[in-house]
This record gives sequence, C-alpha cells and structure tokens, in this order.
Amino acid sequence: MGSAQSNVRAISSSGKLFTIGQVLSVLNPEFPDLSPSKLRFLEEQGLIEPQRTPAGYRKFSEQDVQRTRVILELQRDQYLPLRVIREYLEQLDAGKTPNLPQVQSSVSKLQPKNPIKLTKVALMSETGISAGLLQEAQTLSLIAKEPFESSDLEIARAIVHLQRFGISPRHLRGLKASAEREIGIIEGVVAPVLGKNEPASKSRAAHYAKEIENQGA
Amino acid sequence: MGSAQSNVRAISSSGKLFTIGQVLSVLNPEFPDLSPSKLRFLEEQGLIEPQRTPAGYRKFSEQDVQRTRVILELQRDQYLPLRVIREYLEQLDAGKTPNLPQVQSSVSKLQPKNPIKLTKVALMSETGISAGLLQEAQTLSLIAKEPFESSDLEIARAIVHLQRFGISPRHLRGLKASAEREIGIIEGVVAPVLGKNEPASKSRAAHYAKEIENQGA
DNA sequence: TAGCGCGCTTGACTGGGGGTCAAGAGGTCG
DNA sequence: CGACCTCTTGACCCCCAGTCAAGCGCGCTA
Repeated sequence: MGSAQSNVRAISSSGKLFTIGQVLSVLNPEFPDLSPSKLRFLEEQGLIEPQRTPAGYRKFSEQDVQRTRVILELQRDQYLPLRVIREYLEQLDAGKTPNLPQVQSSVSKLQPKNPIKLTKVALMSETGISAGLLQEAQTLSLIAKEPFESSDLEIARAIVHLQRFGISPRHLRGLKASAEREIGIIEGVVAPVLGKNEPASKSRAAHYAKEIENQGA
Repeated sequence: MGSAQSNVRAISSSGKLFTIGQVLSVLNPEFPDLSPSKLRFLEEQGLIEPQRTPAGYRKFSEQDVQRTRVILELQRDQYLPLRVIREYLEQLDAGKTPNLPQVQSSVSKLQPKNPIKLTKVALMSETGISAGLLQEAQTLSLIAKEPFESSDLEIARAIVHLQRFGISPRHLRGLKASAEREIGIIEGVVAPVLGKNEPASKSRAAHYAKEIENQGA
C-alpha cells in the first residue's frame, strides 16, 4: 500500500485520450448496445463533456470513460432516467454527496403487518443465509437466537451481502466491539436530547446493520 | 367486525372493499396524479388484480390498496419501470425474496475530475462552519490544513450537521480512532479484491464522513 | 321508474424518453 | 492518395405510460 502514488496519479490524470471509437471498443464488452450516436447523445444531454480537438473531434479522458461507465450502469442496473443521473452527477461535481434514490419505501409494509417473529427456516429462506454462516453469526452474538425478529433479518441480509466480498462474521466481531463503544459515546451525547423512551439495543444493532449494508454496496 | 360475513364470501381479513373511486380518494393525497384510467392500466399490465362484482365492477381490498401504494412509490421514488415492478411483485407473490435493484454500482470510483482546492473562506462559506469549529476540527486532525479538498468539504458539512445535535468535534475524536482501526480491518479483507490502484486515504475519510452525515439525517 | 353519477370496455391517440439513420462534409493515418 | 473515422443536422422511430371519447350498463335515491 501507498507506494507508486505519483505514478498512479500521472497515469490517470495525464492519461491518453480516446477517440469515440476507442471508447466504444473499451466499453462495448460491458455495454453491447453502446453506439457512437449514444455517446453523442449523452453529451448532448449534458451527461458527459469530452474535450475536443481543434478539428472538433471528441477526446475522452480516462475519467470521461469512467464517468460514462457509471452512467451506463446506473441506467442499466437502477433503471434511472438520464435526467436523474444528470442531476446526480451535477451534485457530485459540485462537491456535494447526494444520495441516489434508495428510499426503501413501504415495501416492507406489504406483508408483515405485525412485529415479525421468524423461524430459522424463514430467516434462511428470506435472506439466503446458510446454516453455517448463521451459526457462526450467532456464536459471535451478531444474531440472536430463535425466534428472530426484523433486526436479525437485516443483520443476516448484511452478512450475506458482505460475504460476497469475502467478509465473514469473524471479521465483523471487532467492528461490533468498537461499534458498541461508539454507541456508548453517542448515547452519552444524545441521551439528554432524546426523551426517556429508550429504544432497545436491538434497534441500534439493526441500525448498524443497515449502515454496514449500505457500505458494502 | 364479522357479522354479515357468511354471504360476503369467506375471503380473508378485513371485509372492506373499495370501488375504484374510493381507492382514488384514499390514494390521491399521496399520489395526486393517480386516475381511474391509471388504475385500470395497472390492472391491464398485470400489476394488480382487484376482484370483480358480478356486474364487472372492480373491488379493491385493503391489500390491493396497499399493493397499489407500493407500486406507485416504487415508480415515483425509484423510477422503476412497471415491467420491473411487476416482476418484483411476482417474485414476492411466489414467496421468494427478490432484490430490487439497489446495486450501488461503481459510482464510488468516480472522482471529481479536477481535485478541487478550497481556501478557508471558501470552505466556511460553503459549509457554514464557524472559524472556531474549524479550528477545533483541525486540532483534532479531523480536517486537514489549507488548501482544503473535497473530502474536507464533506467532513466540514458533517460536522456542522452534527453540531445541531450537540455533537462536537471532541466527541468525534474517539470515533475517528476506532474508525481507523476498522479501516485497517476492512482493508485487510478488501485489498486482495481490489486492483492495485489504491485510492488515497482521503477518500476513505470522505466515505466515513458520508456515513456519519447520513446517520444524522 | 326516472334520473344521475359512477363504472365498464374498446380503440384511437399522445407526449416524453431514448435513441437511430442518412446525407454530406471534413479529418487522419498508413 | 485512398480507406476509414468522425463531425453535424434534421428527420424519423419505437416503446412506455398513460389519456380521451364514445357508447353502454349499474345502482342508488327521491
């Protein structure tokens, strides 16, 4: 870590510039229906702004290509309309940290209308967590015992999610410990502000699970 | 409840059924441009399936209304096309737990095209942070020295934000320490997965700032 | 039992989003 | 120099998500 710093910077910022056709051949594997006209269209819509040669040819920097990739991913995977992507990127360019639509909406209200209690089987099928993983998480007190409730559900989902990146429960144990210390700090600060209806520690755990989940993504 | 049940048909839950117009007046506050034709359209597209009276009038159950609400929220807040919503609901109906698109994509790899540099005055006017607060944050190494860059901008914003809850930089010092320990852990795990183009530690700090900021909101 | 408003269907139409296409003109490179 | 890009512009296209109008049937209530 942390050596060839200047190198990297030089590469990425000096960078060669790509013609529209080169960009195409770079991105076409991931986005087969990218076309020259689409790239021009994206510029026309204010999503990208490649430089121009004196003769008017577009020249895409490395960042332009990366930005284009992001645009296409948002469009393909999140179904975001270009207008929304444009606004998002504009925010980002302005140094803000906007949140794209990830409002979880009231989908959750769709079925469970009561404080849910889940069996092991239900938890497993809901989240796709494996028996072994669940076991491990329970051993480390990341997840409670049956019957599970919604916070366990969220935690389990987060665990499954992180699994994809090779992060397993044992990696999280340390995090949990420090999270708990932090909760102490935060509670100290927040307690006077809140009324006296203390939320159970469960909801805090769920909250952290959510944070971690967002982080993983 | 449960009086004239027998002739109403033993369909589950609350017996109340709504006509299309009633559904409209229920949902119109939240969705002003819901219309009869839109409800019919949603049925036509296979998203909802209200019962019918013998004469062919649509009758919406409580669940139908809730389902409709969810559909409209997904459409409005997540910009999902109806086709995708339909598939999602079908999965859900089939007892599966599909994941709606929330793949965060590689947005994070997007760096501001020109690493912005800010003066103290600029930072203060951008974020509204006071001189004293900034001083304190710098003393605690939460924010770097001039010239500031975009991560400092985000951190400053977060600090101002948290200030409203009575959380001041000195409260954050401990958090920063444990965050740094956690970064170590995470890096250990993640390093093999990532390529070798290490983002500077700045971007990590920015990331945490974002987390904290979201938390406050 | 008439009247009035709500609801039904069908088929034509529309507006916006997201591009494509073709023509004609001008670069670029081996 | 010739083959191949790339440029712009204006017309065109398809799909999605509905709207609209016409013509008819229900159902309440006075």
